[in-house]
Amino acid sequence: MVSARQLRKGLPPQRGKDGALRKALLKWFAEARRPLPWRERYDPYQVWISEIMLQQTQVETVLPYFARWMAAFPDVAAVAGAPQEELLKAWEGLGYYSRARNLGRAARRIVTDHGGVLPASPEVLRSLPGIGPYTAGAIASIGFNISTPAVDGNVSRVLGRLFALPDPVNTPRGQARVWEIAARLVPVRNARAFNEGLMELGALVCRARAPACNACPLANHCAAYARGTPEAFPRKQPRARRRGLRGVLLLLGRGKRVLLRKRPGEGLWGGLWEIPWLERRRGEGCAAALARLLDGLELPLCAPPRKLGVVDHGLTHIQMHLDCYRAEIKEEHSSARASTPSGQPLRWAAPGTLRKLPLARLSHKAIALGWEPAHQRTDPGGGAPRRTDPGGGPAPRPVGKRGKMV
DNA sequence: CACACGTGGCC
DNA sequence: TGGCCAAGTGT
Repeated sequence: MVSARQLRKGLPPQRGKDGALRKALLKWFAEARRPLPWRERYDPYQVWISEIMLQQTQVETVLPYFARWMAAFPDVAAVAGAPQEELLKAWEGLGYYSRARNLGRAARRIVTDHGGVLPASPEVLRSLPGIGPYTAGAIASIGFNISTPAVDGNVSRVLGRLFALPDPVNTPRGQARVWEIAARLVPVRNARAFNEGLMELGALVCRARAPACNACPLANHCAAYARGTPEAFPRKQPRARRRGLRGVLLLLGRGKRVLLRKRPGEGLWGGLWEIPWLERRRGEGCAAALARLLDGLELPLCAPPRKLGVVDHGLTHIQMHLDCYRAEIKEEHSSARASTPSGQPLRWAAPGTLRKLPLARLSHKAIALGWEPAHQRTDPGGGAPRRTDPGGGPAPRPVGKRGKMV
């Protein structure tokens, strides 16, 4: 983390054009500022949680999660004392679950190393898990009004346009340019309003698509606008195409319960529970993959699995396509086995339990496809799949709204 | 440094 | 409708 002062060293003093730009932005923000919950008191703890939730996530999505989080974990100590599974449950559906795991780790470090109080220094903040250059700058400036830059996607876009930056902003070189400018611009006394204003402008006016240049307080400062091609900026390098993944998923029922498998603590959906699934190997058919999946679970079936349908699930880097099956095992075969041979915990979850455990969206989609016991299904032959998800519990959004269910 | 890491909305 | 976007971090 480089301080604003260090970045500013050797650069011209802040006045002239930069001063006019600052003034125009602050004036606009004072009027256009949305009344968001974490802006009511600028409590550093609330700012921290909001900033983590807002990483790669839009404000509208965050709002309900933020409210529930504050009700469940009102302060740092509450986060530090909560089991990881509770943190993940509160995070369920937000994605990028390492954020929730890191919140727990960081909270415990704040308690042990910082007396339970969030540090104000960007450098110290930066050393906490889950807090990178942006979030450190954001908490220091928004939470404590310390004069330090905070460059997120909005700021990159706004500054990329204002200065018609030639380097792609999603490259290290382009990012360095944006940080330099942000450090030069951030005012000594109004860092909070300035940084928030830059982001607010990016969110409301200087949008990625269809920027509202006619309503922009900085239009007469904007190089991209002057060129008449605001949407040509910021320059960006195309991102890698995501790979496809084909696999099979098995809803294994035993009476009213369904089999869940716990994911490893790191990586994709780390620490969450899921309906067991498997990526197919090259040339491997669904039946063979299913057999391999069952092999790993070591459970005897009553009857061969029935096809339920298909779940498509897109991630940033993977497009998943899973053929979903359902099978039952004998009620008396309680199978005390608590983990797969590879060591992943297993459990038979009744609907009430399912509601309390953190599950990835993918598993909720699969459950929606065929949770009910076969004899209760209206069309066992395979008509329109059911979309009910009795185990979904307080999942904030209904599952499968847009997902292809068949 | 390039890539892993979720999810929902938009056209 | 596939691709892109949204208040990034860790490795």
